[in-house]
Amino acid sequence: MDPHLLRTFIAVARCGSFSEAARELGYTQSAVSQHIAALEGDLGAVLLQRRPVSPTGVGVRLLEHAGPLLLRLDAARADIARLTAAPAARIVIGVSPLALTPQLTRTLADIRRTQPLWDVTVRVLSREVITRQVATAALDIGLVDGVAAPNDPLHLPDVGPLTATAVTEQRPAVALPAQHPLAGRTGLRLVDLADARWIDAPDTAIPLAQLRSASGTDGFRPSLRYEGTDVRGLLTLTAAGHGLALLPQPAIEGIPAINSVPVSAPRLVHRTEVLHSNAVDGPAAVLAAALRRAAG
Amino acid sequence: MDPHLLRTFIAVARCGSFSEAARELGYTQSAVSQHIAALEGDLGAVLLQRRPVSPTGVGVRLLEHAGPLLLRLDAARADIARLTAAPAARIVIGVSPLALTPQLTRTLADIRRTQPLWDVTVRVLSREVITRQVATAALDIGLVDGVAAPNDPLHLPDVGPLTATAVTEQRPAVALPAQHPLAGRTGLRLVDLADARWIDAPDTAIPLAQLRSASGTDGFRPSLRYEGTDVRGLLTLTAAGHGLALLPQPAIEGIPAINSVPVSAPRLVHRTEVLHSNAVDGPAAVLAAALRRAAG
DNA sequence: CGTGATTACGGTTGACGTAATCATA
DNA sequence: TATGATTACGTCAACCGTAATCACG
Repeated sequence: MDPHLLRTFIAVARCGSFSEAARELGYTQSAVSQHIAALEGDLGAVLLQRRPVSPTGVGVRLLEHAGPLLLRLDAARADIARLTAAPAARIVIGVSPLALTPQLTRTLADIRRTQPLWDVTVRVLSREVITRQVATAALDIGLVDGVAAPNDPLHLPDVGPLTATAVTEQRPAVALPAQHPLAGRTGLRLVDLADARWIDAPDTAIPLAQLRSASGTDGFRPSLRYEGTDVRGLLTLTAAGHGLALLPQPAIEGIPAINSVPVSAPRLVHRTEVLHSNAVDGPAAVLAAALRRAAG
Repeated sequence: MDPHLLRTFIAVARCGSFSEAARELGYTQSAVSQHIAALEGDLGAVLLQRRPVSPTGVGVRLLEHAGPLLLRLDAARADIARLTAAPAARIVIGVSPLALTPQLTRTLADIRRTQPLWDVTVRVLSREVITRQVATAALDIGLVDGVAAPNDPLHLPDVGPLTATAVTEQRPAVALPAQHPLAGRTGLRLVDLADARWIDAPDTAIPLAQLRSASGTDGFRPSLRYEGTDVRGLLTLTAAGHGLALLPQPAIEGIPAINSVPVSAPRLVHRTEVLHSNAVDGPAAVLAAALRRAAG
């Protein structure tokens, strides 16, 4: 179970071809074949069907392990490199769409005034990508949002020892078209909306899977899938009646043709957390500390 | 960053000696020295101080990554082996002390009546050990307890794709000596007890760290640390006034000289979850399914 | 000095590439 | 028959052990 073999296995499974994977990895076709043979011999099971190439049952299971495993390995290497390398004055911040709040922009303005030499980039990405890239040092800082019970941390994939601290808490609310029968309410219970039409916008709004686990039901089935990270576009779809979405209340208010109704039960908060490595020095750490401080 | 090198590094750090680690791993002193040199060369940093041997700052950081990494690697290998191997009629169940409820014993009795040939072992262990051993197939099934918000899953360390399902929910309550000033209350807010004397019994009662995160305070400082997995002994200490402990209410009731007062805020549940591999066949899967079914 | 880490060196093993072979659409 | 996976084999590097060396207590 050498990591190299796992890497090859993943590539072959993804490409559906030994030769394609070989090209991608800079190996020969033969080497890839030997890698797979070694893995299969080691584990005592056939991992891939050939012609056409597709993972077997055991192979699928191994894939579930292999990805996170290699991610952690990369994260470890990146974390050590970060400790060793000299801190650069270049900071890349990954932000999930709903984490980009006025409060954050203010803190950012403060930093840029006091530290005009720092080269700061803000990059809007999905939650998963942010977590992965913070772990592997492709990002210096991540700002990730989600819903959770009031005193519970967000449920982020575990990719190693990262620091996560809450910086913003907002009320979660349902975005409804203004003419929706429930649009006039002052509060809504989540379970009452389990059978409504929902838009699944996992990279923009709260993923429906989170609503299912928070409400303890298996409703919230998507009527439309929305890919991308643009909040405005999502709300436009909602206004047109394509389906509801859960967002922090401030993100919904003041949008024409959209009403926001807070979720009254279960008790939930929409929270933004700073995510960064445990490194103690460098601009990234300073900025992360400032974000935490601004949160009080 | 070959896993073998990481394994050696961990052993050396733990033993505080190259030669001792070599003996433990079945290598020569020289091979261990070469392993460490290779790791240090690869990562471009000194990981260990020599004479006496102890990890450097970078080394400590690497250790934080290396343990979970190797655990996941072992878990992956064990999971595949479990898929491949023929299911045995031997089941070992790991149970954390507070997960061993009357309901569980009833389900277990049903199973043993319908399947008298199965060789079932119940082993009481700490939560961490159970999770690790279920992942690495040293246990077939784990039953782990903890507190969480009503619709939130327990926060278990991420060691790979395991199935976790709730089987029991109980009210969490504070165990108080009968003569304690608050012993007559019908409900208590957790924050009001943040400054009380608490016993930290992480393997028996709810770990104080969980109370801190659930209450959002940094109180709940231990006045006494209790190691082991015996509930009765812990309650004896509480009765004698050594400190409080949080347990599921049924576990406290009927104990002499101890009152149980439910936690009224924040809203929490004490939940037991079955933990097992995603394997679909074999006695372990059948038993896990029965446990889930009994939970309704 | 002695214990214990490092370095030098050699044998063996394993990894990858080239090229021939095999199998399937 | 052509594309693409497997097998055979040679080369080279990596790994580990033996043994000599070095360094700290």
